Amino acid sequence: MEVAVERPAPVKEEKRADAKPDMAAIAGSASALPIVFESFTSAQRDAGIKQEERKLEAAKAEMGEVREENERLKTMLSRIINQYQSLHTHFLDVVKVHEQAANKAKLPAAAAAAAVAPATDDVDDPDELVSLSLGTRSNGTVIRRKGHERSSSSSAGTADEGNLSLGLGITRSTGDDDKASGASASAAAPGVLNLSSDDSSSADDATAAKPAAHDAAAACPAGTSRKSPSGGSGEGADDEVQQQAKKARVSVRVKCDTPTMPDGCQWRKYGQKISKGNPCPRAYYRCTVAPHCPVRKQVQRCAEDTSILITTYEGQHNHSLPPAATAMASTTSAAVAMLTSGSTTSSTPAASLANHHLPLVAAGLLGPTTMVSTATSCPTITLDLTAPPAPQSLMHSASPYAAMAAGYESKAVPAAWSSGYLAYGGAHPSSSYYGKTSPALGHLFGGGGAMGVSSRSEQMYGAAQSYLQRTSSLGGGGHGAVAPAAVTDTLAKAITSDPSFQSALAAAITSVMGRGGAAAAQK
DNA sequence: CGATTTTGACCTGCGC
DNA sequence: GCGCAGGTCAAAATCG
Repeated sequence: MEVAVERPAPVKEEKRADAKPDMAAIAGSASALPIVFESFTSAQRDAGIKQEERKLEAAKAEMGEVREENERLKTMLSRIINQYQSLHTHFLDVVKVHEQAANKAKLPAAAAAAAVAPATDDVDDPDELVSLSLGTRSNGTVIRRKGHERSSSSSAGTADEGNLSLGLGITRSTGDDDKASGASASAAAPGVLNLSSDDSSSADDATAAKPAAHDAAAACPAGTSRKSPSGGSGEGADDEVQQQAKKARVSVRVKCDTPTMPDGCQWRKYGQKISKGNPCPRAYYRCTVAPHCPVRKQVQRCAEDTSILITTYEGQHNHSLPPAATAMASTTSAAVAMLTSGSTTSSTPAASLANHHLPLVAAGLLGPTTMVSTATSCPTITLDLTAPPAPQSLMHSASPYAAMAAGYESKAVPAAWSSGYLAYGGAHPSSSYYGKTSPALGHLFGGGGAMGVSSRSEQMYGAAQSYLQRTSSLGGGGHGAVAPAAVTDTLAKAITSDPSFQSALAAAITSVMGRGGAAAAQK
């Protein structure tokens, strides 16, 4: 806009400046030259002034637009803050109710646990909660057993709080809440959408834990577990934790033309394989941000639609992530939080279904194709970001999704976009355990619990900001993806001007809180 | 020259 | 026990 106004001016001036000698020659007289020249410069000055005035007007108009935009954003922010405050109040009420319910249930449960305690013969407490935390490596989103701190866990004891970590961290811990709620049926990460996928969900904790550990050791031969096949239980829980950390996966389906989805991390390809049933080879990548980072990802194009890229993340980063990577971390974190919360609190697949998806789908935060599958031994959540969610969703014609469809879909915008919403949407009602806030909820309500649920509402708005940050950072980022600043601007406007952003956010929060309250009341 | 990718070989788990 | 499939290793090739 400015360029269009500004550029013609110097060109004109140059032409006139070039014309000066010719005019002087035509004048023929040395005495006439100053007069002609003077009159010409006067005209030139007038033209210059006009140009300046035009520029000034344009600048003013632009400033006005920016000011309007700013006001709109301010208004929106204040509205969001207001809504957040009211919802936060509601949340605290729900938490109180839940605490009361939990306290009531804790007394008999604790007594029962004390009676059973001597029978716990495994390395790990069979009553331990297997909790997945992706993206929140060090912020303590999982309750740890009192007096049984597993400090050597890679996810524990690190100082860089608040760092988002792309990876799946499985931390085993014992939660009284789970005992109280009968965690038996929940340990096996029951299938959710595909209800028939899980036959083992009915297994109790003690029986489910051991096969899970076995699978973890079996299915993750790479890295340390492979090179140090001590086999014995010397390393004990830590190895188990590491191995199980690799079990849970997050699969992201994105329309993407680039070979890999630019997610902000640095990856090194270490293998490629043709898998059965898909002519497209599957590529294996390893995180190279840190020397010994265990995080891996698999990238494969969809057999049905080669424009769809399926990226599966596995493992837990042992380092802090660049800002550009945190969005994906949030996405996967939220997804795993959904998986996690379902595995720890839902007693039936139906309950899982309801708990997991209804709030999200109702809010339009998740498309109908987002699903959790434990058909294999690895609990995997698939985020299908290739199709717009429900009609009542956030993705309206002016939404970033539309922008993606308009040609920027290959810039990994879907994942980034989802990071904001899913980071919220992944907040599971059942994770309303006070102090065991789900990582996803934590991202919005206080960075995974490190800041507590009383954190500021900016983080809610930060969901959108992280998205923007993501898109902008991608612009200059690796993988050769270039996201023009105009895209960021467009998307920013689309987000901030989209009234459904607020409504969906509010609806989701209300839904999540409401369900959390209901769940608490049931207990 | 170091980092990254390619690619065939190898390892492991699982089903039969 | 055997074969298959998925996953990883590591040497060679390629790239910047």
